Parts: sequence; C-alpha cells; structure tokens
Amino acid sequence: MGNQEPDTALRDGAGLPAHERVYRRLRTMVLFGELEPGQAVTIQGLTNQLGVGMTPVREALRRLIAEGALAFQDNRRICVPVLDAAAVEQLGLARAALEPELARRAATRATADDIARLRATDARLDRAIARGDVAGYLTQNHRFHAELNAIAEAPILTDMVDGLWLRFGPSLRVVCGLFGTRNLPDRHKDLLAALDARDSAAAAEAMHQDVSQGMAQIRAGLE
Amino acid sequence: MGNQEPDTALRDGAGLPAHERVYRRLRTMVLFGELEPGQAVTIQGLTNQLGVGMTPVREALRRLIAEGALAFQDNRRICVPVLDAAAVEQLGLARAALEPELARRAATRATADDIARLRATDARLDRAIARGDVAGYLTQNHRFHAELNAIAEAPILTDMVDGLWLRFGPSLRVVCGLFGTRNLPDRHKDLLAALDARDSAAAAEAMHQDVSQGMAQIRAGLE
DNA sequence: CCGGAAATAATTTGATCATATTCTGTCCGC
DNA sequence: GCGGACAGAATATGATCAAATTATTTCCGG
Repeated sequence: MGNQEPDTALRDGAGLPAHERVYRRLRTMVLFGELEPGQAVTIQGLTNQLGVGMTPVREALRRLIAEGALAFQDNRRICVPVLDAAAVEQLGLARAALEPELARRAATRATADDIARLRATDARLDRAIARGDVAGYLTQNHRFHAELNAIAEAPILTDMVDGLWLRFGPSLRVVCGLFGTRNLPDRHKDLLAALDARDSAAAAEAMHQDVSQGMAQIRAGLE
Repeated sequence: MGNQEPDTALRDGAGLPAHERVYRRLRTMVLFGELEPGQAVTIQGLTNQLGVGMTPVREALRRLIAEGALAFQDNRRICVPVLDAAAVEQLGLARAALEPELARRAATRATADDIARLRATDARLDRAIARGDVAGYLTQNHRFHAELNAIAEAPILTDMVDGLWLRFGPSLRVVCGLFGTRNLPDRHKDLLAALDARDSAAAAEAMHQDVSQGMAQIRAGLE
C-alpha cells in the first residue's frame, strides 16, 4: 500500500521547523497519556506516520529523552517510561518543592483578568469531571496549572515543572482510566480564593495540598 | 588547513555512540566554564573540530538545549546562555528546594566508605582553593556534590540538580575568574559532620547554607 | 517419531554520513 | 538609502552500515 497522507495532526504549526512540529506532537501525546507507559517508540515508525525524514524525528526524540518524557531501554530502544514507587515519590517531592513557589509568585502578580481566565478554565475542568470526560479533565487540569505558572513569570521554574508533568502524564492517564473522574483531588477553589485575596502563603499551601493529593492518587493507582 | 586529528578529548568513551561522546564532551565544557556565557556554538564548527558528522552534533546540541545548558538565539543560532538576575534567583530557589533534600537522604544512607570518599574529595577541594587553582576548585566542588547526590539514591532529583549546575556553570567560572578562589563558600565541613552523626536535618541545613552562599556569590559577581 | 534447545538466517531498527535545500544576514551597486 | 545578489549556516532527505531482535532451521535426546 502507498503511504497515506502525512497525518492531519501536523497540519497546524506551519512555518515551524519539522523537528519542532514533531516535538510538539509527541510531547502532547505523552503529556495526555496517548502513549501508555512501556510502549515502544521507533524512529522509522514515526517517519512513516508523520511523513518527515529521520533527522527531525531523531532530534525531537533526543529532546524528549533529555526531558525524561521518554527513556532508553537497556538496549538502544526508546519507550515511554514506567514509573515505580520510588520515581513517583521523587516526582512528588520535586512538585511539592517547586509548584507552591510558583503559586506564591502568581498570587503577588495575578491581575483580575488573570484570575478570571483561571476561573473559566476551572469551570471547564469541573464540567469535564462531572461529565466523566477523562481526556477533558487531563487537558483542562493541565491548562489550569500552565496558566497559573505563566502568571508567576518564572520561566526556569516553569520549565522544570513542565518536565515533571511530562514524566507522570502517561501514568496519570492510566490511573484515570482505572478510576474514572471520581475522587479526583481539586484544591483549585482554595487556590482561586487565595489569589483573590493576594494571599501568597495560602496559595502556596493550597498548591501543596493539590500536588500531594494528586501524587498520592497516582501512587495508589499503581498499587 | 587540513583537518587535524579528531580531537584527543574524544579518545576515551570508545564503543559509545558518537552523539553520546559529543554530548559528554560539550557537557563538561559547559559545566566547567570552558565556554563563556554568550559564546556562539555552530554545528559546522563542531563537526570540523570533533571530526564527526553533523547528525550526532545536532542531537547532542538538541539535548543540551533541552537541559538549558545551551540556548537558541533570536534567529536560529545557538549560544551559551547569559544569566540575568532573575535567572540566578530562580536557579537559587530550585537548588535550595532540591539539594537539601538530597543531603537529607544521603545522611540516612551514607556508609563509612561513602563519607571517607567525600572527605577525600573535600581535601582535594581545599588544596585547590589554597593553590588558587580555579579549574581544580570547579572540578572538585562538582565532584563533591555529585558523590553526595549519588549516595542519596534519587536519580530523578539528581538529574534535575545536574541540569541546574549545567545552567550556572559558565557564570560560576566567570565569577571565579574575577575573584579567584578567595571568599568561596564551603559548608562542606558542617555537612560531613552531619553525615558522621547521621543527622538528616543538620545535613539539609548545611546544604541549604552552601547553596545560598554559592548563589549569592554568583549574583554578586554579575554586579 | 516427536519436542525442545541451540544455532543460524532474515528482518527490523538505530547510527552515521554526504548532499541538497532553505533561510538569514550582509555587502555591493545604483 | 534601497534593492538584489552573495555567502554562510541551519534544516532536511535518502543512502549506507551496524546491531539486535525475531523467525527459522537443524540437531539431539527421549
């Protein structure tokens, strides 16, 4: 059979280099659990699937591996990492150390517009949970935290946190697939109240709770 | 002129893929300040200098950029990042959040052999300082922290911290070049005492001091 | 004669390179 | 000062080589 059209998912992002498009595509796939933990990823498979040469694919993979989103197998195969209890613990520690600091900063900088935007995202998040829409939950939850981190204006910390989300994304998806959208932690209401009040300490505390509960959920879901 | 022999610094690591060798070489160059902040790095320059094709060089650069060791210029040129005050502040926050935790864990796991090895490294560090040997100071100081982090057995946290060191390496070298090895902070004695006593809290506190003083030094050195 | 382990052949996949194409910034002539 | 040609550098492709996994065959013991 001939090669089908080069994957509609790359239609946007025209003008960007091919390796950047491949990177973004794979990144969202990992972040939202479209690839499951342990799944193998081959270079040639991606070149066929995405309709680009191997050099851009290679670079995108190298970048994702450096960020921990993908991992080398014992041999030289590439796959989505499988988290063990120790990994989840370390990711939780790192998140608990960094994300409250971002929330603290956001509380001192958030404008009324910023908070309104966050509240709108949180409303979409609640609707997705009520609907039992796992993909919607993952998307909107990430969006909420990403918008909050952007307000903090700390690009280095934000990049580090993004890397952490990338690492537990596939596992979070698995856990949500098991338990649905019930029992999902959500300290966003406390957080929004703290932002309204410009209360840095309360914002940091709310974020700490949100992170702790979220990681506990993942740990529990992996038995 | 013809191309000279393919760089003696790549002689070791035989058997590893070329992109891995290029990555390690560039990584140590950045980590120990052999490249100064703002310096441009070209792909073709590296292919000539290291005697490899451009694909391995491309992958190594992509990886280093993902780790923050190198950065894109406005156009698509690559250079060593120049840190501003905000960047140093965020790096300091992240280090202060993560490295004390690693010290805490190391205190609960360190064997007598581990501590002896650390003490030997610290002795070499002191000799380098007394000698005014900047390169030796940078090497042994990094080695001390790397050995300590290895004891903590937390690979994810250790990787994150390694990435942070990569970011401020070039600037630390500049500061040391300005001020020599005088006034360099060193809470390593407190740290070793805490390890001897298996005192996690004291180890974390000593590391927090070491990090804070080190980052303050860098911030001061950049005016 | 049958089943399974070891050895070997075939396919798949990763690594590297040489080359072509595109883009950016610069320099010269008008 | 402006526009177009030129040079340099990065991006992207396909071909080629090496390593590894899988499939197949062979051979031996029961």
